[in-house]
Amino acid sequence: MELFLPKFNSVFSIDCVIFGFDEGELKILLIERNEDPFKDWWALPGYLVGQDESIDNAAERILYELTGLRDIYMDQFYTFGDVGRHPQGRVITVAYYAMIRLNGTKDLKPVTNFARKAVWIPINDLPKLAFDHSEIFSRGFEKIRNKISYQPIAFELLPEKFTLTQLQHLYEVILNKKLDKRNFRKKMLNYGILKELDEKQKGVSYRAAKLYKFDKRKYARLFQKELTFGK
Amino acid sequence: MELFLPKFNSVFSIDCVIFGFDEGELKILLIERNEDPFKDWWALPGYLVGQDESIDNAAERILYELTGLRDIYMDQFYTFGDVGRHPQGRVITVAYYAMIRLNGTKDLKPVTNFARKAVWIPINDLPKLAFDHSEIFSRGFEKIRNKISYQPIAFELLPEKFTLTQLQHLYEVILNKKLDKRNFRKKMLNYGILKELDEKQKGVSYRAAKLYKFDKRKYARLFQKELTFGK
DNA sequence: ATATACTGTGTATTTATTACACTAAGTAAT
DNA sequence: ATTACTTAGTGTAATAAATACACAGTATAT
Repeated sequence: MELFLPKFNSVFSIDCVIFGFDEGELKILLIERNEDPFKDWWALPGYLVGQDESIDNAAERILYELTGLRDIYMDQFYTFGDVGRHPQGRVITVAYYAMIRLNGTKDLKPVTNFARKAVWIPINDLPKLAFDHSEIFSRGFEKIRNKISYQPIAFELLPEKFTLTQLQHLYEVILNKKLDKRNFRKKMLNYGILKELDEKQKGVSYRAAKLYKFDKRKYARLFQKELTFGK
Repeated sequence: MELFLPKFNSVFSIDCVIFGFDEGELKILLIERNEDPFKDWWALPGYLVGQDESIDNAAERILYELTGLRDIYMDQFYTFGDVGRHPQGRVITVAYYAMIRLNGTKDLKPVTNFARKAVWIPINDLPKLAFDHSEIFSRGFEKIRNKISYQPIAFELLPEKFTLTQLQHLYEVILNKKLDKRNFRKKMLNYGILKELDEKQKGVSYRAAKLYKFDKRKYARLFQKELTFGK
């Protein structure tokens, strides 16, 4: 019965909002486009999806090709489908986000020449972006701002070992407000998902703080049974 | 610069998971398809999006055409894009959900004949569905289950006037667990978004319960400043 | 009058949230 | 070695929210 139906073709894209935290600033990954439309513009890493790849795979591939970043787990957060969003016609885009630690990932090398380069840009200093990418970014930022309020996902942005003060600063940057030091520490330690290390911060010109690690197992256990209503 | 670029064409669809609450049961809207592929199958109300409509508008139009329901506010919740999900080729689908009260909406009349009929089916009694619609439903259900845990959205499902017991039953059905009567009432009344009416339930063979109304304004005020981390 | 079925209510306990300020420890400069 | 500087690290009291738990009251039906 399916044999006589016409085959459909689709053109749609993926765009990625990749957050990183560096030098006390929240940043996202941008590329400089090397092709029309919007040649020479800054844009989110994004491209058309192939006919034979799932959107999740496409997201991984595209991020890799445009930035050189591999094995980044991304979550879909919204699909943008306004009629006029793409100058070449009807192209909807599925937006993904990820939060990653960028210790070794400062040297970004696109592997296609569709992107001239890929760069971390502070979110408070974003240029005008191609297409509706500014709106996509805003929504993505909103997404992590909401999510961090009920799930301690901020660890993904930090180096493996971090101090509580660094963690707090990250929260403050994402939530855009000051937090109380004692209450913040109490709350975080109460989650029971931090491992205190026997190490201290190095290279600071003042008393070094203790380093902590994030305990993935306990985190997983905790946030399975989360989001409950209680009895 | 854009003049010389080829025009793209897209084929993609919208699917709607519309929740209703009736006779103590949570239900969703299904249609019986009258066209290939999956002719004669049960499916979520869904169809292809036109070239010249935004996806939000398409969602409204499609729901209307397939069920006769108008002016239903829906939210996008996920986009499904597995390669093999549509037998005619690559068709991704943007899924929307809504929670509605179905007092006057029991008589559903599709206005195209793509849908033979539209029917409310209890979610515990769903037939096999076309395409990947079972998965889409599951995700949609998960979505409202999560959402209700931090936002009292259940009112949208109830008649305008309802008793606290009815509200509690609805929560219990969505969350799939028993709640404590006194604690539930305390919590709901504490939100301050319920208006106690001077009316009582009618037609019951026992003491009638007070009726309540949902106060939209207070709700809006309350859930603007929600989702905060505190100081 | 009686049985039935659901309504409506309070309190004590535990847990989480908030507000708030000083001393201790290490580094750098002299 | 003293001093100045900068951040680390800590506790408590007050308030608010979540939980556990049981029974008398009221409308209806017979």
